[in-house]
Amino acid sequence: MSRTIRVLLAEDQSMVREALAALLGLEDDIEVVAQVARGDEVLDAARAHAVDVALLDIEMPGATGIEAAGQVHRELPGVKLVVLTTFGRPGYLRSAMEAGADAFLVKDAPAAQLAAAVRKVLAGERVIDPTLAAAALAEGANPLTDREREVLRAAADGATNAELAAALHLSRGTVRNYLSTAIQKLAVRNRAEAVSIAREKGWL
Amino acid sequence: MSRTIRVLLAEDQSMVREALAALLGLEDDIEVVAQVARGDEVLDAARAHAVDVALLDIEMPGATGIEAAGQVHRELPGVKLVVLTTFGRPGYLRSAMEAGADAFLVKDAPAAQLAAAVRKVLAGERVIDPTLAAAALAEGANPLTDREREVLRAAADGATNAELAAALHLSRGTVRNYLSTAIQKLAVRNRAEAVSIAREKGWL
DNA sequence: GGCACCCCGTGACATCTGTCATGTCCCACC
DNA sequence: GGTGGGACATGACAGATGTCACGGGGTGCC
Repeated sequence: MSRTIRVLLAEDQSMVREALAALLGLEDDIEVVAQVARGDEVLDAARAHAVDVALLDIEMPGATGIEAAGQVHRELPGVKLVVLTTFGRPGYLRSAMEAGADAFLVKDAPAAQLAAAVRKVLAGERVIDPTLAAAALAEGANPLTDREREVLRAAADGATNAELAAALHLSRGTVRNYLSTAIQKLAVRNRAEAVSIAREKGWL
Repeated sequence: MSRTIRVLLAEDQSMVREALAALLGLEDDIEVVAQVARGDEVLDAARAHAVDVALLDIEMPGATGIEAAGQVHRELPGVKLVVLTTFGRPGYLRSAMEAGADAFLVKDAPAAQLAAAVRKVLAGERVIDPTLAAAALAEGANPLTDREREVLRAAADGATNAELAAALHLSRGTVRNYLSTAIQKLAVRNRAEAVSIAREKGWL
């Protein structure tokens, strides 16, 4: 019998984080040795506590779980990465895997899968919801360029073209062109719909 | 010493729900006797399991936790109601209290407050985050009329005026007028911003 | 070197949005 | 019975938005 698995838990909502810790605490072979509430605290904590597995929520202040996964993957390649998220957005899955994640779980899944995933990634397996994987493959990659994404993201809360132009140091016309191409690529009819679709797919 | 407190847990994300159950299971005087994932299953489950306290998430399929709270409050007035939510939107707090909730907790709060709130509501106390209560009082009630809210909600994912008119059986002009008044009431400059603000305040 | 693709810009044009004035109908309240 | 307010509508108008055609510059690939 080997020693217990040392887990880091990163999730911004205290109640959920501590509840997940309680859940994992019921397992004999798993120990939650560190908890953080921000994406930009993950790397330091992972190093300081010599963790085996990092469990990362995507939606966090400071840095997203995906960004944090990338950092840990580069700096501490021995640490296994489990990305946990509310939304099963195919785009999220894709970027999580590109960032070096070993497992991708949605919070909709039964709780038992959490401990199971921790054990599996440590055994070298990859854990991905098959339905989600199929969806990610079916819809292909994010068609938007960096700039288009940036403009769309900035437009998400209702800024006008002039405000966008000022904020991004572009001309009004360029902003309109980016939004126009984004609208065409997403096959919708206006920026609001484009934001809505991009968000849903995890492309934003 | 009295018998254990019988709790119903309503939350759509299995992993979070089971984790919260694990957390409450650590308390000697609390027993989670029922779990549901949909708002429209709350009332039946509360009746069937003779629960003392119902713990309700707001964002759920079928019916929101607030709607479910209203049903339980009317049908089973003896059941105490704790509303639990991701977003500390003042508008949510207001409508939860109007629906008869005894406690309002945000998932950002420390996990210990959950069990504490369950015990307090059973003792007849009301539990509300003071900061949130102040915010709710400071910003006043939802200024939008039913129709304005309806139109704004329908416009949220980027539908055009013509589509809104068709969907809501109104004329294009009327839709524009509703959106226009909503925009003025929220003191913003376009519909997208209005959606963004209304959502943030829990008015949508 | 040619080619594709992204970045950034302009100007013209049609359409969509948001505002305003104005009106009717119905309901609630005093 | 008057007054207010919400629901619904129209028409006119300015300004914002989306499309299109057209440029230039840069990078990377064959």
